[in-house]
Amino acid sequence: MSKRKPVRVVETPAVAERDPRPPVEAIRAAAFTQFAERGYPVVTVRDIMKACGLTQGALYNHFKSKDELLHDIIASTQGELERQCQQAVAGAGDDPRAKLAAFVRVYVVRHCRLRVEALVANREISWLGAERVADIRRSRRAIRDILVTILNEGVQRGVFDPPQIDGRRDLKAMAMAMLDQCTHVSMWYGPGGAFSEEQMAKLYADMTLRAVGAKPQ
Amino acid sequence: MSKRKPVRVVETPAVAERDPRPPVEAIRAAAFTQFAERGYPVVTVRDIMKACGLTQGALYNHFKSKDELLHDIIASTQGELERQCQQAVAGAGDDPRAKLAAFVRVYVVRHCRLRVEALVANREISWLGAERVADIRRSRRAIRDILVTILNEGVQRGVFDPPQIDGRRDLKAMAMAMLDQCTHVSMWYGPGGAFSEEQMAKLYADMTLRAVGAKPQ
DNA sequence: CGCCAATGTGAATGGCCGTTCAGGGGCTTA
DNA sequence: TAAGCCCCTGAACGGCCATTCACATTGGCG
Repeated sequence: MSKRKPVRVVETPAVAERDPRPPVEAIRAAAFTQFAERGYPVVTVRDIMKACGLTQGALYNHFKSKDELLHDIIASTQGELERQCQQAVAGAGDDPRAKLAAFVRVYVVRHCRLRVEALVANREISWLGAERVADIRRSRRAIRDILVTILNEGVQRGVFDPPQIDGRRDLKAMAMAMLDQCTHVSMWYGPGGAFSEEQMAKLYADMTLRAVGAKPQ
Repeated sequence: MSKRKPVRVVETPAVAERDPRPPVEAIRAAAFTQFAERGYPVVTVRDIMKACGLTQGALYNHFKSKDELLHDIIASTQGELERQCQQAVAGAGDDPRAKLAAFVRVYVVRHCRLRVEALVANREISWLGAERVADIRRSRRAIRDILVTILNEGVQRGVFDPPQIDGRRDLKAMAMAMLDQCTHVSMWYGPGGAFSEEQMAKLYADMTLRAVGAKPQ
């Protein structure tokens, strides 16, 4: 016996039936779910193509490599996340409390609703080649900096009073903590839970505002 | 050209020089760092054994399979985490606020100090076979339930006042949020940051107590 | 010294990998 | 009808995989 790939035994490459969408989209979609369910390194090009009713070779009419396919997928959802966060903050008026709440609300709703996308974008980056991974990390840093800026404003204006440890603060660490929390809803939230997506968003916004010591509005 | 494994190009299987420790430990240690740096599915048995100065075949004198090796590694750190959490809570007296603070403190310090262990235990579970993965998840659920219990006690005794959304609470979701936050320090914390491990632990304990609306002690 | 068990070696086994490519079909345009 | 293009197929190609196995090597013990 020599079998390989006993890894993640729940294999269901799906039988395939030619996807009606234009092939690029079909491939993207199939790859998305496969990566989400089983992880980039163990999903084979053959798996992906079978799942949308094509054969291995056809992939290379649409993407240069398996690596490019992954980057294409991650970059598009990451870009949209960044845009949504900026928009939410820009449209929330001037009060840092409102900005923070808007940011968290959008971020959490998105991570509940688009669980699969978020999961792939967060779990599979490390398989990308060096230049591609740098591209994604830049976007993440940008999002974190939005948060840090809001926190700073709030402290400056006296509407936030975040914890001080030994007389000092670390707003960057706090921003990371919040993002970790909000990002990973996508790992366990499901429609079976007690709260809807919007309720989750409210809960997280509430917890976050409390954590930074937001004064009542 | 057919090259495989362009994935995570930073390959450094390490040149090897027979590890002085007893072989089982040497293997465990080598596997640990390899898994942490490059991820279970792309690390080969040859890589691991080369890293401790042995050859492929020798692995099977100590472990039944690559899968068993991973489980051995993860289970031992997960078990220790569970024990530490229980101990911290048990030794914190009767007040839910003290229990919660103790829990978070231990959890965060551990995840800062043993970053690599935490990282592997959290990132690589999904590669385990079904029975083995269930074992680990049970332990995680146990840890979550410790938290839920503390939260419940605190609410019952009126020392916590967690957010209500549309008149209802979801303590399980809150516990998950806190764990996500504390767990993922291990993904970015480094000794270069502004805060020490203990300061991080205090910061996180503070944020958590605020989030659950703990009344001043 | 001779024996035995534990432990290590490295070739062999059967198999899957990403990628390429020669050879089609089936459109649209002329 | 013929040409040209887009897209797909499926058989290579060269290579690495986990695991097994016949065969050393080692060191403790009688």
